[in-house]
Amino acid sequence: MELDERKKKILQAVIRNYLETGEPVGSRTISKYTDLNLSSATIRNEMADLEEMGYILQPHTSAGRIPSDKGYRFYVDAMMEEKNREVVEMNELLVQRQDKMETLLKQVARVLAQNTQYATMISAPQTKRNKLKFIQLSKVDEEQLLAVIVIEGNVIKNNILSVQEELTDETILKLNILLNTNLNGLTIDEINLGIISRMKQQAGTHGAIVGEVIDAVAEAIRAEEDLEIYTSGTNNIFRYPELADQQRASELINTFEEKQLLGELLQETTAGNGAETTGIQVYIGEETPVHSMKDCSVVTATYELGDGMKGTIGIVGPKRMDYDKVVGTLRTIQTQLDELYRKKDND
Amino acid sequence: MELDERKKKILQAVIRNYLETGEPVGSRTISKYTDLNLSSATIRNEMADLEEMGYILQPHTSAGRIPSDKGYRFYVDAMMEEKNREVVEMNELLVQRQDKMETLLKQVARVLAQNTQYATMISAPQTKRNKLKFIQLSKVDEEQLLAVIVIEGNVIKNNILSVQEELTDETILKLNILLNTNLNGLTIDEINLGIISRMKQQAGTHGAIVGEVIDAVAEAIRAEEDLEIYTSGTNNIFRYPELADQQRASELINTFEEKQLLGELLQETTAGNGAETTGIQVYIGEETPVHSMKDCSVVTATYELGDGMKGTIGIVGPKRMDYDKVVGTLRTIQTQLDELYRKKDND
DNA sequence: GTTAGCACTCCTCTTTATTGAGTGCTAATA
DNA sequence: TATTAGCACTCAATAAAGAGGAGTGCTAAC
Repeated sequence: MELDERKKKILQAVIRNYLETGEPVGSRTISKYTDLNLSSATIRNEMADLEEMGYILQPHTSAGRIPSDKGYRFYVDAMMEEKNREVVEMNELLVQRQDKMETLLKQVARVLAQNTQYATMISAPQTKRNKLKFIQLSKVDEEQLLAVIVIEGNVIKNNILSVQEELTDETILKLNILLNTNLNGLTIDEINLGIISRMKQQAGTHGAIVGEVIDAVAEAIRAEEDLEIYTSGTNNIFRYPELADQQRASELINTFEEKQLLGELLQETTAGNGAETTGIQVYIGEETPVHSMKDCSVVTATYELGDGMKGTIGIVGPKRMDYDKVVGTLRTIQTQLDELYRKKDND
Repeated sequence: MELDERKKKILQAVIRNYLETGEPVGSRTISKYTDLNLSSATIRNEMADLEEMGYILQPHTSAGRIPSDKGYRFYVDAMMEEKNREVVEMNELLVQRQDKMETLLKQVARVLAQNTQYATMISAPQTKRNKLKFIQLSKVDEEQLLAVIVIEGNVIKNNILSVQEELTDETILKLNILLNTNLNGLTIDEINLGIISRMKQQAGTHGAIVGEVIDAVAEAIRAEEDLEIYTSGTNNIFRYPELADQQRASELINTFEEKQLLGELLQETTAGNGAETTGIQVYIGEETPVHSMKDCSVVTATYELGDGMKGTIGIVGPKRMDYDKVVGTLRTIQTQLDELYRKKDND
């Protein structure tokens, strides 16, 4: 059987209506509220066909039809009309000076959740190979040394080291030079035992400190490599009865709190299978890799903050989410983040 | 009417039983499972008295009794037997090197949630007046300057500043001396316009940079002053039917996500009204200042990490929470955090 | 190919028992 | 005077039965 123009129109009408109401859609509704001018009986025949083809299904014998995963998929792939959503607050917020990546990401998640009324998550941008850019030791007081470690992409980590011996300013200067000349530009894999022992030798009596600093560098890079994720609006799931029952809600909220699974989900998108052109991907129902979201749809978008720093934004809602709006909003935010980076760069 | 020994025993039995089962407790149950050797009829008379006195109440005419808020209060104040809870994982986790306060607090919240099966929250320790301890500018590359700001209590903040002019190492050294000599040891209120303009004058052509650094300092101190809160185990509320219905759960989860109200709640405890001796406080039902928790009990404990750095831990659960266990666990953790600080200090 | 008409299905909501745990009260007992 | 046995009564919870209605599939006519 073929999906002709009329069937498409009916399918679209069923899905649109179901997205709005969340109730099964009957033939009479379609007959009345479309410009097809067909009686409910005709619609019924067509709907029976659509059901046979797998695009819609009946919850029970005498109920209207609801879209199947296949139906949603067809809608998203072929019939969606992206709404170009203004994200007003977004603009205002982003203009503020945001030195801290963390604050920015939290805000994006928050605004997005308020805007869409779904649950949102966002992963911090990452480069694949983190290189060391800069190290600085300084004396905080007699017993404490501060090590500041800057990684490519201006990620900064701090570490307080306790020292026994009193260090002169000159010694610290020397250590700084030693550390920077030897380590700058290296990734974690490139800092090998050879380099380390050579440096310790050169440091002489202060070899121990060099060792500690190197440990701190390793830890800093590693910490940067595991994914930081911020979420918002998890309690929006209670807005949708099909997700709000105890078991489902509990599982979902747990997933959002644990964050580990979210990481895998977001990274799958960043890796970039499918939808490479736009960086936006839609998972419907069983398509999502995360089991607790099998009754949800997930829309993810990759964003780039220059330098190949890629992160991912995700929106989780019911299968009957407003795909048009969500995709539109995400695209707006992609653009805004891109602009933000450029602006910051030229500041 | 007086609360004699027998009435106390019966009250205790009612509460203990209700804590376990969550079901109203009948007279026959009490008669059978206590060593009072009284018939259910006698118990019924006593229970009628206890109800009149306000310690217990009936959900409806022909049901058993459940504790009232007043009943719980009496139990907590007079009849509780703290269980000295071993928090094994806690011990293991804390021994690990924890340079980052954030990681430590997240772990405490997490372990506590797993241990008690309630929702937990913890606020980062705070000093009242944050003094500047140390500033350091360094050149990351031609266009960027890194400002590291250390606040009393070894809280470290970073800031990248963009600069137009090329700065020599010597200039930076001078600026560092200028900043440290003028600002160290000052609180945010003590850095006034006089100091600022004097410094700018001394900095000459680099006045703009000084201005930016001072802004960064102000921001850093302010950021430190607003309360950071970490939560865990929010989805534990689904374990307790009396909290798991949609509306209540949604409100609670929202409170935990927004965090602002939690801050007020935790700070009320830190302020220290009541229970000063132990730093542990129990809010039952309507007693909590947070409306969404009116069907919950909240137990909070203040902890100290030396230097007058005080923070608060909170546990939120149903009114029939295992007070004995919760209070015992919190006390253990107080001790452990105290020991942790001492150990770190002598490292 | 389209439509009107009708019997049929099955969910939903309401109404009506039925059950059972637990009470309060009274009268008998120690 | 305190305790207890006994009994009628209450009321939530559960099940069973019935009414209503939205929507379908099918058939026959247009």
